[in-house]
Amino acid sequence: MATQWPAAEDRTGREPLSVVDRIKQYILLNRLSPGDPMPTEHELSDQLAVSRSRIREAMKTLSALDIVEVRHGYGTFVGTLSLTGLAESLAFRGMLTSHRDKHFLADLIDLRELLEIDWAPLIVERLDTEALAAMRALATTMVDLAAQGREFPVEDRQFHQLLVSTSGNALVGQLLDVFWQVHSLVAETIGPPTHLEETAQAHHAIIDAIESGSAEALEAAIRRHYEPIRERMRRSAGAD
Amino acid sequence: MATQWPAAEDRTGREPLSVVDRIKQYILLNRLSPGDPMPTEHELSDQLAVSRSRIREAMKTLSALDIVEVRHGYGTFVGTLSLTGLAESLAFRGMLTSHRDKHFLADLIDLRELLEIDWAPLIVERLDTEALAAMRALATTMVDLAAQGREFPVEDRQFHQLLVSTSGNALVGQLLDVFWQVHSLVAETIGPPTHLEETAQAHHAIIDAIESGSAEALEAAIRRHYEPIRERMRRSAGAD
DNA sequence: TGGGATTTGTCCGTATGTATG
DNA sequence: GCATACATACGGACAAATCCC
Repeated sequence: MATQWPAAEDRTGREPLSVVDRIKQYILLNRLSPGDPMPTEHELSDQLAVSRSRIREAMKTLSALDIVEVRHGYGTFVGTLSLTGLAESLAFRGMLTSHRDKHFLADLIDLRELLEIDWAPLIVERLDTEALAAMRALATTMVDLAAQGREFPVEDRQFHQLLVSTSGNALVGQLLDVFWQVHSLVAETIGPPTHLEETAQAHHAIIDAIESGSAEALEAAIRRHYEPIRERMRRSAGAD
Repeated sequence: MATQWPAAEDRTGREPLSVVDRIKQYILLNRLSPGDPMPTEHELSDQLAVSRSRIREAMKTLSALDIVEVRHGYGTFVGTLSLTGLAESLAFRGMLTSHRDKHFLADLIDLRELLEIDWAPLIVERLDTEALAAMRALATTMVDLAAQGREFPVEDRQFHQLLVSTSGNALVGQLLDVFWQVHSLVAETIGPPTHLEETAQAHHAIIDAIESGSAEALEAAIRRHYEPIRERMRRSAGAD
């Protein structure tokens, strides 16, 4: 199929499309998929009849949203449409507002807990033994690290990814991962972590609950998991 | 307080910060709030010792995430940290993938339903009569418009905003609004709406349920509200 | 291993459009 | 209407990174 180029005016009588929109149109018109190569900046500049500076600025906008991915000296490609932009935006909001109020972090924790609890019935029903074994190993590592007074961000993140992986809803998995990242970044700014051992143990309890086959037990275990985290937040709020 | 400028090297030995990060640092260091004016591009160019082109490209990245807001011929300001970037990114993903699979839209609907149901107990408990009256008026308008065969996007969006407004969780409200926008945009691409009257009536049923004071009734009403929407999706999937 | 070709990154100078007062 | 300040846009030049032969 020949390359399709969007016109500056989508329909006569309407205002001309922005460069960003025309590049998005280009991707849609040519049915490109994540990873597919985009034209060079020079070619886009020619085809859309705008300077390379404008193309570059449009690309910056698009890469911030992970609609395209730019590789220095190599080329530009259709992005993976991940939610990295959301993570950056939320993390910045958290850092900017965490001085004034703690609402943001509290809302974030509530949302994480709520979404995980939503999937509790499905998780116990499907009971993915492979994932469960991996989660058990991660929990053990976390307890070990906690005993040494060390943190365990990598293990914690992976644990929660696995927990929701059985949901079948890719979107909620990605969102929860973003929330995890934002939480992790913002929490750093309010001081060192507390309740390390308690939090690590809470992950074992979550697996126990899943194996028990009771959705209610899992819900309770998830709630208990988030309690020390809320407690830490309350303390830092009081310390201000 | 004198203006604080972030150094290119945060700590000796580490790699230098990107221009985007240095501008974010500038905002954090000077404790700026949404709406506060940013330095001009020329001044940023001087202070950060990089060309105006780089400043502009960085600004494009930051404005895509609504970290700054640029007003042509006037100035640049700290942005409102809204989730417009997420909406754009998700909407594009939906349009790009809706040809191949319907998972995305289905996941999105599930997520909207789930989050609204999560707040059902709180909504019936607090029972904001003002919001309820406004919602009732909106529902009536929706039914009128549906009877004329017309759509009612504005009313629908506002209705759902009001529904979750009593949750007290600002984040979930903003997220749901983004999901509404994305849903609306992506749904357009799969054809004209169906079940107009049924959907309009479903909103009346939601208010009835809230007034009944039963969280279970509200949950059921919300589920019924999303049923015709899922049905429309299934039909379009079958039509491919 | 190396070197040339391609592509993105950075910078500069200048001109134009737009909002404020 | 005018002057000023600011963002928008363009074109050209060179640097840096990557790939491929």
